[in-house]
Amino acid sequence: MTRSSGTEDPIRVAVSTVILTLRRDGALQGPAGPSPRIALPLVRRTRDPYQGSWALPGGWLDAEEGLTAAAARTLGETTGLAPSYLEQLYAFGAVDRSPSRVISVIYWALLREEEAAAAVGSDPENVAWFDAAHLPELAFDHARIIEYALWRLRNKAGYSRVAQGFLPPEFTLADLREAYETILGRKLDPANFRRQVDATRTLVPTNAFRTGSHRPARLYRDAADVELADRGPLSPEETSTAETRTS
Amino acid sequence: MTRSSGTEDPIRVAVSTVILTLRRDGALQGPAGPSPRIALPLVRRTRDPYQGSWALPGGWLDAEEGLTAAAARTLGETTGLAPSYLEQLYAFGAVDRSPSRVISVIYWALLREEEAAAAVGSDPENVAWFDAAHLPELAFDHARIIEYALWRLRNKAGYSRVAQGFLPPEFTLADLREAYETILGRKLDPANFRRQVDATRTLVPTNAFRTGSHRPARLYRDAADVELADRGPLSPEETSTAETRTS
DNA sequence: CCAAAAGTGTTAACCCTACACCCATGG
DNA sequence: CCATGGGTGTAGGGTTAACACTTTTGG
Repeated sequence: MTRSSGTEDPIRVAVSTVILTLRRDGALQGPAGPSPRIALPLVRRTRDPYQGSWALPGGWLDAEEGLTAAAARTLGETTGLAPSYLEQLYAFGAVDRSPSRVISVIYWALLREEEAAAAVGSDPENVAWFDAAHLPELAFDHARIIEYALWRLRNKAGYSRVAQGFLPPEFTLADLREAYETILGRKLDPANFRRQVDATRTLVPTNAFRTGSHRPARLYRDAADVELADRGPLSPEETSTAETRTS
Repeated sequence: MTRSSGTEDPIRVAVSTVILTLRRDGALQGPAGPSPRIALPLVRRTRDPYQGSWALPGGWLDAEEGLTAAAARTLGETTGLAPSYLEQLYAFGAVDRSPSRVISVIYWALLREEEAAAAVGSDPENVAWFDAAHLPELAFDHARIIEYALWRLRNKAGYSRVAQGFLPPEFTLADLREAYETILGRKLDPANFRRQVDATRTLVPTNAFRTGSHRPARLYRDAADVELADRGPLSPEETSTAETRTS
């Protein structure tokens, strides 16, 4: 087996994150509507290559920083928030994906709806939120990356509780159903949805109700001791959920 | 957003592969048996760190080489074979996983049973095949990586046709069932298995039969136009199946 | 009282599983 | 003819999807 020493490699490692949340207001680029839409923040590139284009938030991996920590750091710099869910998506490393040789380890994250609406990162000038269905021209292969992140979200929503990553700690079943409907792109039967979620035993009912329109709806909280979904082969320091649950 | 220039980074990128196949002979380290077992090749490290320990086959990423190409290259160097299935597993990048800073992009691959039995790589001296259930002490975090690869295999066997990656182009339903049983670790009902696989419409029956014991069993071929499983967000040059189907 | 969302009940279709049974071959 | 794996049939249980129905609020 031949191994080059590696010391002369000009290969650099970047970490970027597809940050997803739900938005129902019209404060994002693209057509507004009454039902929520999947939204994500992009940063405008201030240097070549692709100067002026929109790109995923990210940065170079620091020498003394783990991959997940780098994703969480750039996420905080961009939005000022900690995610409710964070998982590695894929490592992209085609030779021609950038003028210089860059390996991009991509993460995807979910933010709670309300927090995201008020969030301000460290450089709000060059950050804007876009409707995931109406994205602008993107730098590098980021358009394909976002497509894959959305596919992963849809897929994982089918067999896990990831959709709760979009919701505040207390929510109604209608909130949760609406999140699923937005992700999956189709309406769900309220009666069957209710039965399916409480068959999983992962929601605990509270004694509070949301009032204001028609019959009040009971608020639920997620069972704190259960992960929203399998996040992959995490190292010990990554398995704690406490850090990602605090804002 | 702060971005270091990255040019002073001592971070290096390695690509390794968890190569899996089925073996029924006793020619591998660990207890032999009549039913096949999952086997994988490991290489003995000839230098520090972990000199003398067993490790996953791999090497440094070349500057002008894509990630998938690097995985296929080291796979060929180790076994002399092209895989029937190759997919990225995960990028491992904890700071303390190696004395120097190394990002390891791990792939997992399936080899056909018969091909693997006769395979000889470019350095057979330092390569040995092990029963996946009885592995030796491994270098770095490779034990955990292999665990995750086996989990991914079991998982993917539940909803895709990956198990066919273990089989030659023509096989009986009993062959296929046995592969699934080995992966999943439990017996499957032959009658129900038959119905489930031909409900997927991905197997084409041939007019040949395998004789030699009891009633002859019909040989099947896989529908060539269907991928064994979703391999992720592949770039155009990676989507061709031709290269991975030839030995 | 009416509209509309919250929540419960019911039923038919579907799928999965277990297992009985017949078929074809080697010994 | 017998043992054994190949292959087919079928009945029961569980899950899903569709939709009728009752409950509770705001207006």
